[in-house]
Amino acid sequence: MPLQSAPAAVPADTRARILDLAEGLLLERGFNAFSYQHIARELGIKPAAVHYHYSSKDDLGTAIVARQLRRLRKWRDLPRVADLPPAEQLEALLAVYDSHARHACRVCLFGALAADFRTLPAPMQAELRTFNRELTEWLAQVLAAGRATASLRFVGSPAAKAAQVLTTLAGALQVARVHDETPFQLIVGQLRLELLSPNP
Amino acid sequence: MPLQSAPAAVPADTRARILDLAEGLLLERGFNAFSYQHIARELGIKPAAVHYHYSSKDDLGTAIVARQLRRLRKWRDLPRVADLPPAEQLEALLAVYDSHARHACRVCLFGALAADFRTLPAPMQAELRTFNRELTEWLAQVLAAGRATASLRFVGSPAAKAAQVLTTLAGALQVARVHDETPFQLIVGQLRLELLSPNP
DNA sequence: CTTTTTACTTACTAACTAGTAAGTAAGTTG
DNA sequence: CAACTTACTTACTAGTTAGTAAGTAAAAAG
Repeated sequence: MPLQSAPAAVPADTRARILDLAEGLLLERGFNAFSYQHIARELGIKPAAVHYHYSSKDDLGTAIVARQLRRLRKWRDLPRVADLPPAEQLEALLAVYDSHARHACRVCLFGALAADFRTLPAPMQAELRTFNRELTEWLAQVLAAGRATASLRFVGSPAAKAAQVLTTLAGALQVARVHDETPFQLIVGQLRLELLSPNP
Repeated sequence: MPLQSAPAAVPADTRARILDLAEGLLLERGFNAFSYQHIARELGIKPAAVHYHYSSKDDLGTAIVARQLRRLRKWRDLPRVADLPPAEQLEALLAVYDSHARHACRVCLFGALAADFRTLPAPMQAELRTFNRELTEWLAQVLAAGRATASLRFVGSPAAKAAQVLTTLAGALQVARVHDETPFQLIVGQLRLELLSPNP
């Protein structure tokens, strides 16, 4: 590191720190509301250094979504998630959204990008579609298994219910941002009431 | 109109045309993805002329939300809506969202602004909160009345169910944008199935 | 010990951003 | 007919945007 001795904190991998920071800015402010300057200033480097790691904002945005997709696949296949009974798999999913709500009222990736979707670079659009499709397919399978074992209750097809639940969760995080955390808890409470209630 | 004779089409009120166009851009691209130049170019005027009508983008944005709030109140109080039985009031609401989905996959006002919410001017934030609050209160009352007359079915409090349904509808329009109209219809179909199904 | 690679900085461009000030043509009002 | 108002245009500022090209210090590789 030129012209500067290492401070107390670890400098970490700049490339990773850029990605983390950009992801945070994306989830807290939206894709068209942050710039290379924001990232550079926060990291104490120059905007050109950000271009060195991610040559364009399109690249950076695509990297964010691609990493989230990798994380989703990893999480889904984790033994401590994959081996759970369906009702607890659903609870694990709700816990992820809950942690977003508690962490600075971050919205989910989908909710952050949907409104600006048409202004996004094509590769980013493609990754986001895959992300949403895989998550929906996973939940549909969880819901189907849960209904088969009578631990989850719903009418209609698992695919439609999965799409509905995920859409509700994405929207609930947006409501939390506009108001506060309480409507989010209200909505998630309603979802639990409907899906997890004991047999009538 | 200097230097130009009126063309075949009506020039209309420029101020209203700016508001319409800005609203369209907002719902199709997001607040941080359109500029005075976009509006000016489309209307065949100069950006400064847009500033003449709406002195700042904050003003323009606030005017869009304020108008939507006025429209909501007007729609809600319309005899052909207010005098309907609850189940048909719900259908009328669904029809509004459906028309958004069919009209260039526009998202709703809430869905367009939630992600970028923190970057919005304070008056716009306030108007959007009011908009969402009034819509939720209206739906909660519709749901309560519908359950009382056994034409709508749901568990839990009307307030929680109203928040959940509106959140789902906002999210469903976003999914329509990212994929296509079919998941929107799937989700709305699921909502109808749950709320309007005949007594078991 | 020299060469190459890594991770930047400095300095720059071209385009776009919101916003302002001054001017002007046409229509309205007294 | 004169003064004023409306609805603009032209010309501008100051700041920000993504992105590039050239240079450089330090570390790694041969």
